[in-house]
Amino acid sequence: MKSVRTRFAPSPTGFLHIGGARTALFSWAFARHHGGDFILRIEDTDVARSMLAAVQVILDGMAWLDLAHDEGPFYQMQRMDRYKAVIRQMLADGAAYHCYTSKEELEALRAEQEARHEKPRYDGRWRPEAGKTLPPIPPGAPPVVRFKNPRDGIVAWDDRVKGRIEFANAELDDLIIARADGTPTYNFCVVVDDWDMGISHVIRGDDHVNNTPRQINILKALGAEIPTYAHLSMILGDDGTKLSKRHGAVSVMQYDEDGFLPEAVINYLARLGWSHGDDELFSREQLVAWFDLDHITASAAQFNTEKLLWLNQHYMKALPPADLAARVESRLAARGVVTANGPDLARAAALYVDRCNTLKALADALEGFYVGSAAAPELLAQHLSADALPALADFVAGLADVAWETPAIAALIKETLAKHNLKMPKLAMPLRVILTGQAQAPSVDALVAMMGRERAISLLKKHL
RNA sequence: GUCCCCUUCGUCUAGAGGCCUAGGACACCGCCCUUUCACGGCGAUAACACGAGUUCGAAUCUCGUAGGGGACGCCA
Repeated sequence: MKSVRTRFAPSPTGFLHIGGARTALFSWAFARHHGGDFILRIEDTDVARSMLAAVQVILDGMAWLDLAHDEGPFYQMQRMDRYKAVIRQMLADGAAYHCYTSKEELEALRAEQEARHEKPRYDGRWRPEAGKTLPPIPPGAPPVVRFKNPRDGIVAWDDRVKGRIEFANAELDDLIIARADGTPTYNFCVVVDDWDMGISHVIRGDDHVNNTPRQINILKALGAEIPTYAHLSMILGDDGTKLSKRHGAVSVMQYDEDGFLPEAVINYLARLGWSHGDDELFSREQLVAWFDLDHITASAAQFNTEKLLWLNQHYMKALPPADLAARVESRLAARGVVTANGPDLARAAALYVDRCNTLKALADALEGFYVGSAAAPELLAQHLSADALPALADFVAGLADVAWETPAIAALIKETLAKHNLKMPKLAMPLRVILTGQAQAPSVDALVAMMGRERAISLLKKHL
């Protein structure tokens, strides 16, 4: 059996957006599943819009998601000679021809067709045909090269996602494969590349469905093998509309910024449009083991940040404490927060991970412990009543020589409460407010334990 | 306008003629746990776009209708 070779072929005109990331993920997972190769190709033939920096951004995004390619990145601009050679050959073979129609003429043609409610397309005025007289060649105007698309019959393929798709050749016009300046165009480069690189499965966005029949026809003209196609439906924003800048996190790196774990994003993206029965949580290894093209949804999927958030917290909770701490630490460090002189970060993070669904939120929650923020006076006034003060004083005194572990501290709290005949909230709430500055916090025993003996005692003494 | 594609709970989806009085997950709601807030546990509400047809039987097959999306570039 032919080896599986997939490719991800972004154009460097911006960042790696979430849809592109999923396309890359599916291509990657499919190749890995079959022990094949995953190739990265940069489609930069549009010199005006391509940016060198964008290539790095795409590479960064893929690195963050840990989607490693086996070959490439190949740059189309560096393959010009090859494309031009193929074009020369096609011209010689009569598979392509020169067209001198100007842009203005094409525009006029389009306008006419639209007025007639027809699909705008080139009318083949320069297409050589037996017994046909071509117009006189206008002077000084370099021609474009057009592919001589078959006039009759149909082009069809069995799309692995959408099933059999057929196009009548009559619907297709003779597309330009080389611009007037001689540079080849996208649809042509793709064909030559997929052919040269031995791509077995083309997995891409379904905005390319309409390009596929054209590409197949060129492939056929070249005598190349037709790869298997799988067209992925698009991803819609949270609000059901097309993904755009106003959705905020369109770049995958924005998710990093916002405190999402790459493993959560991978899991989420994998599940968006692909399924393995009822499984919701799976590792990268399981994804590779299970991934196939038979369980990809044909319909568009709406992005759901809530579910991503849930997954993210799941993966945060699953992280070893030291690992979680390391990730939060770099985030705090970026804010200029030093954690060396505060509570043990791994312990604090473990205590707070249950109430934070992003690293960013966790950093926000923990920051106060290291910058020494004081409790709001109104919260103190609300929770620290005069009748609790003696109990608090007693508790602080007891803290001096209690065994420093959560159960012992819990016992001390109960003892103090009993001695002063108070209910838990009487003591727990002021402790929370004093130690964290907030009324909502983890269990006070764990919280006190986390703070450390000296720090806890000194903080509490300030309020006696 | 033309061509192509899509249509199961609010959202992501399971489902490939009988296993479906349609399953799971997120969200929402309720209850429990509890020392606040979370976490966790349990439970509830909630969907096959519509209409024909094929069949003993259709969410699953066919056709049509409606709605949505995509493509129609010397962009990719």
